[in-house]
Amino acid sequence: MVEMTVEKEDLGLSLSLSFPHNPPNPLHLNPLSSPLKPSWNDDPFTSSGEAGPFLRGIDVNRLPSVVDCEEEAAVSSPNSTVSSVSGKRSEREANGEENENENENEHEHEHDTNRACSRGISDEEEGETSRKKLRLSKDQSIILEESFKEHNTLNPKQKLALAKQLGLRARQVEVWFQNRRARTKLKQTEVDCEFLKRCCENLTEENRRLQKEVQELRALKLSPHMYMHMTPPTTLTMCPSCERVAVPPSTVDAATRHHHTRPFLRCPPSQILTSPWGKRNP
DNA sequence: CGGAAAAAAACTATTACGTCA
DNA sequence: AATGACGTAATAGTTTTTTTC
Repeated sequence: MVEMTVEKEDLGLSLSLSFPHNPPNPLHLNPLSSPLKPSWNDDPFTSSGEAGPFLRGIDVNRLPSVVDCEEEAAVSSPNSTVSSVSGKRSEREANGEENENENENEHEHEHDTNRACSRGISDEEEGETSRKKLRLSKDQSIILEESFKEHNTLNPKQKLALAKQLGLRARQVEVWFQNRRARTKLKQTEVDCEFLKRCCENLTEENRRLQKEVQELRALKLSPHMYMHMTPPTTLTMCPSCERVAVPPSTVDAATRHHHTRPFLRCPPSQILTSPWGKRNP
């Protein structure tokens, strides 16, 4: 049995701060977290016919007979023995979209047999409560990735179409998309953390620099003789009322000015420009 | 319409399997 | 051959969104 795995990079999991494809959303760090659902009116799976350009020799883990029965029992819990007994999901999947489960019991034995065969295990060894994991083939992963790139969620129709195309159960496609969204979100969180860390470091450094500058200015203030003969700092001046360092008005946006001239110093502009959040609502 | 309840969908945490070094 | 790390399919429970009345 040939097992193929896809490298992480191939799965498009590399994220960046610049978000070239996703303009910053004021409310959501991650486009995936948007409550707005994608509109999938055009169905790439149903319209493009049975087998897409990638579909060839799809599932190395399954026997062809499984694919046939998928068309009838397209959707079900992979482990119906367990999930049909407990769990809200099973309850809701017993109705509506995935009500093909009526056929599940008829095919369950076949599924288990095929899964077991794929691992070289007999039916006797296949415990009732054990869950046997299917490794998706490279082609399946590629097609799923392509689909995910287009839309990171699937409506039931598309789910079924994709499942049929891949020779998988709709539930498996659904799970794959769920896990894929989770991976993307995790990756994005890591990127966000890295950004915040860098921002914090920059602020710390700037704070240290400014503290030092304040000390120097105070020292100058204490020696008026020196002070009188010094040219003022080229970029910074001390506010006489609050004794804070101020920036000349010409370099500061009016909205961000202190009550005199000093801006509220935050991350350097370069950092702000590369922020994954862009402008955020209060 | 507006709101409550139910259903559906999506998310999260966790487990367990397969693979590889 | 045994084992631990890692990636990920799968499960269960929770939260959010949509639909229905």
